[in-house]
Amino acid sequence: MGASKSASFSTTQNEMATLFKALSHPARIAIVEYLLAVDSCICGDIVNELPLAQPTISQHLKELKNANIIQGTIEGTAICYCLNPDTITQIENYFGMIRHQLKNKCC
Amino acid sequence: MGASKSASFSTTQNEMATLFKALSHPARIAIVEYLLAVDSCICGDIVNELPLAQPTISQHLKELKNANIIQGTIEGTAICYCLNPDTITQIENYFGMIRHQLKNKCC
DNA sequence: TTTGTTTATCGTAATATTGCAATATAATAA
DNA sequence: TTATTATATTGCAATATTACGATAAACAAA
Repeated sequence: MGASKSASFSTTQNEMATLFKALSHPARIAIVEYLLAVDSCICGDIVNELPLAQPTISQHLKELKNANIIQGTIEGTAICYCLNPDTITQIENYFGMIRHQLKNKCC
Repeated sequence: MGASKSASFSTTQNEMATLFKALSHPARIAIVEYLLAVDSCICGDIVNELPLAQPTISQHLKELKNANIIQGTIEGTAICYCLNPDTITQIENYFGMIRHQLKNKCC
C-alpha cells in the first residue's frame, strides 16, 4: 500500500491530521514564525529569509494555504501572506479539548 | 532531493515539526483520542478499535512514542500506553506563544 | 519444555513528500 | 509593445511514509 486509509477515520480526525501535517515541516514552522514576527504581512521576503529556493518556498506556502493556516492577498505583482487566526484558534480548541479530558492516570 | 533540510532550521523549529509530524496521520490522531477516552491506559485494544493491522498500529505507536507524545510501560506480556502530559503541555505552550504574538493585522 | 499471548521487527510494494532548475503566468512600468 | 518583477507550475530525482504478511522476540502458564 502506501496511501493512508483516511476513509476509515472521522472528518475531524482527518481535518486535524491535515492541519498538523501542514505544520510538520521545519520550513513551514519557520514561515509561520516569520509571519508572526513581521506583524504586518509579507510575501517573497520569506525567500530571502529562508535557505530554500523560490519554488520550494512557493510550494510550502501553497500547503499552508491549502490547510487554511495562512491566507494570501494579491497586492499588485506581489502576494501578501498572513496567518489565519481562525485556524490557530481551531488548533488551540483541539488542545483545549485534550487538556480537558486528560486525566493524568497512567500505568 | 527529497530529504528535508532540517539542519537549516533551529532546534525548536525541528522539535515542533517533529511533534506535529507525529500527529499528522488520522490513525495517530485516533490513537491519541482513544487513549484520552479510556482514562486508564490500554495497549493492544487499539488494534481491535482501529481498522488497521497489528504491525501498522505498532508502527504508529512507535512514532508517537519516539515523539514523546505517548509512553509505554511493560505489564507482563502486554504493554500499557498512555499520553505524556508534558508533551501535550509543550504543544499548548507553543500555541500560547503564537496566540501571544498574533496581532490580527493582515493585508 | 511446549503452548499461547502480546508486541516488535523485517521485507517489500504502493504512494507521498521534498527540493530545485526550468519555465510559465500575471501584473506593473517604461 | 516590451521589459521588469513577483509568484506559481511543471517535471523529475532522491527520499520518506504507509500498510501489511511473515516472522521474531518476550513473557506467562501449563
